[in-house]
Amino acid sequence: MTNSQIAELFGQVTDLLEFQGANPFRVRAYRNATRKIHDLPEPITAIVQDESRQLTDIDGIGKDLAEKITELVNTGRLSMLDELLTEIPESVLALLRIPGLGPKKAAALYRELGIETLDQVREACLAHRVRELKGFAAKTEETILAGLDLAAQADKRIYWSKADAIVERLLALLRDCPGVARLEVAGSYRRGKETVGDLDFLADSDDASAIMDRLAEFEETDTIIARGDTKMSVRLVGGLQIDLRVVPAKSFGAALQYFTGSKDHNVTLRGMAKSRGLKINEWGVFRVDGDCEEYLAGHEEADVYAALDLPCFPPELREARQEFDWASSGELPELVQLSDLCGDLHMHTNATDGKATLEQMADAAIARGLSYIAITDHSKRVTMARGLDADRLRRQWEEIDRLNERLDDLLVLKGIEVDILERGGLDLPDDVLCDADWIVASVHYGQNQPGEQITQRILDAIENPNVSAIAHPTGRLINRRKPYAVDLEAVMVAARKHGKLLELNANPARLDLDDVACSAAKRHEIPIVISTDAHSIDGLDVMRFGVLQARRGGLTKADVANTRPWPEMQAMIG
DNA sequence: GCCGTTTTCGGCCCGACTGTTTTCAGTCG
Repeated sequence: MTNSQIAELFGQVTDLLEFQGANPFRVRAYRNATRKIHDLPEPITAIVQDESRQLTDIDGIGKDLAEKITELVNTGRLSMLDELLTEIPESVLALLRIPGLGPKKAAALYRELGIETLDQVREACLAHRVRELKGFAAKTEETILAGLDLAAQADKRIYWSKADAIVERLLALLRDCPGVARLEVAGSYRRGKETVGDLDFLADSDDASAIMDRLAEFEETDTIIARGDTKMSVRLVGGLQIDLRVVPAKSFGAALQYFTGSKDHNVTLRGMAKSRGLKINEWGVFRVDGDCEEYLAGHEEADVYAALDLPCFPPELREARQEFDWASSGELPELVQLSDLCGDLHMHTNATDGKATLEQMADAAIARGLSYIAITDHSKRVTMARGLDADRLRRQWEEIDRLNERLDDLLVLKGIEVDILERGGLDLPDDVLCDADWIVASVHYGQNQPGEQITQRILDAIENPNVSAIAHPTGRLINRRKPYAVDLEAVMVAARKHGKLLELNANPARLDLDDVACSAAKRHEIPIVISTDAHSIDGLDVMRFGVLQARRGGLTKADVANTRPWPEMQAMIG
C-alpha cells in the first residue's frame, strides 16, 4: 500500500469521527496523522517492516495510531474504519462538502431526518422539512439548497496557473483603489500549491468599503457570500471563492502571515508563541500578561517570525512538514529560483505534435535567456503525434547540427522522448539512441497496467545506458488522470543506482513529480530536471510552475540538475 | 489521540461572520 492509499483511509476515519461529534482534539490528531502519512517522503510500509525503526518517531503518531497503521499495512484492513462504517453510511460524508454545513448540522440531518445522500438533502429542503429542526431555519435551508450544486464539484480545485491568471486581473482592479496602501494575495496560492481552492486577498487600507465595493463590481463576481467590517467573501461565476480582508498597516504583516497559512503551520507557530507567553493572531504579536495585551509586532511578516526567533520561511515551505526542524538546526534550504535554471531538456517541434519549428523554439529559448535546450520529439510509437522513426530522427539531428553552427548563445541538444513500450523495451534501437546527447524515456501507453508490470518497464528503461532521465514519472494529470500504479520508491532506488535523473514536468496539469516526491528524490540524492515539455513557444513559459513545485519540495539550486551548465550536466549522466 | 523547559495530566491557535438566538453555536479559514 502506498502512503497516499493509507492516508486516504485515515482521512475517511477522520471525517467519520468528526461526523460522530468525537472530541475535536481527537479528530485533529487523526487529521494531523493523515497529513503526516501523505507527506512522508518515504514509504511508511518500509518503517513498519524495519524492526529497527518506530512509527512513533514520526511527530504526531503515538502508540495508538502506530498500531492502527501497522494493522493496515499487515492486513490491508482497518477494523476501526469497518466499525465506523457499520454505524454511519459512507455516503453521508458528501454532506460535509456543502458550504455552510459542518459536522454538527450534517449529523443533525442524518440523525433527525435520516438523510444519507445529497439527493435526499435536496428533497428535504424543498419539502421545508429542514427548517423544522432545532438550530435550522428558512435561511439555512436556502443556504443548503444553494450549496448543493457546489458540493457536487467541491473537490475541484483549480490549477495554480489558472488561479494566477485571475489573481493578475483582480490585482489590476484592486491595486489602485482609493485608500489601498498595500495589497497581497495569501493562502495556498502564495504557498504555490499545485491547485488552489480559493483566493485570499489582503489589503492595508483606511477605506474598507471602497475596496469591498470594487470587489463586488468585479465583472466575474457572481454572489456575495458575506460582508462585514473587515472581511468579505464572494463567489465568482466559475465557482471560485474570493476572500478579502482589510487590515490596518500595523497588522498587515501579521495578517499576511496568518492568511498565508498553512493552517497546520500556523497551529504550530501559535503553539510556540503560547509557550513563550505570547499570542499571535491576524492583528499582531502580543505579550500576554494577565488581562493585559501589549502589541509587539505585526507591520511586516518577518517581524512576526522574528518575535519567535524564527526565519521568515519561504511561503512554499509553510506546510508543517520539516520547516521548523530545519529552522532549529539552522538548515533551512535556500530554495531554487527560476533565474537559476539555464537549460530546458524536454520540448517538441512541429516534426511531431509541437506547433513551432526547430528554429522558432531555439529563438524563443534564446529570448528567455537559456543557454541550452534539448529537442525531444516523440518516437514512432506515438502515432497520433506522428512520432519519429530512426530515419526522421537522424534527419532532425542533422538539422540541429546545422542550426548549432549558426547559433552563438544557445546549444541545441540532439534528443528524443523515447516511448517505453507496453510490452517493455524502448521504441528505438540502441544503435540510434547511443548517438543522442540527451534522452528522456516515458510511458504513454499501457498506463493502466498493474503496478509490478509498469514499474518493471520503467526500471528496464532506467537500466538502459542511453537513457538520461525518466519524464513525468507517474503520468498523473491533476483532476483528470490518476498516477500510474508505479512503485516510485523502486524507481528512485534504481535511478540512484544507475545515475539517472528524474523529471519534474512543469506543465501545470502535470507537475509530476509532485512536492512530496521531490523531497523523496532529494532524500535519495537524485538530481531533478525541471522541464517544460513545451509543445509551442508559449509552452516554454511554464517553467515557473515547475520551479514552484520544486521549492515546495524543499529543493535547492544544487538539487536541480539543469541549473548547471551543459558540460557539468553531461558529466552527471555519464 | 498526542504530547512534555507546565512532563503521565491537562492542555491542545485564534478570530470574523452568520443565523438563530436574546448570549451563543456553528462554520470557516
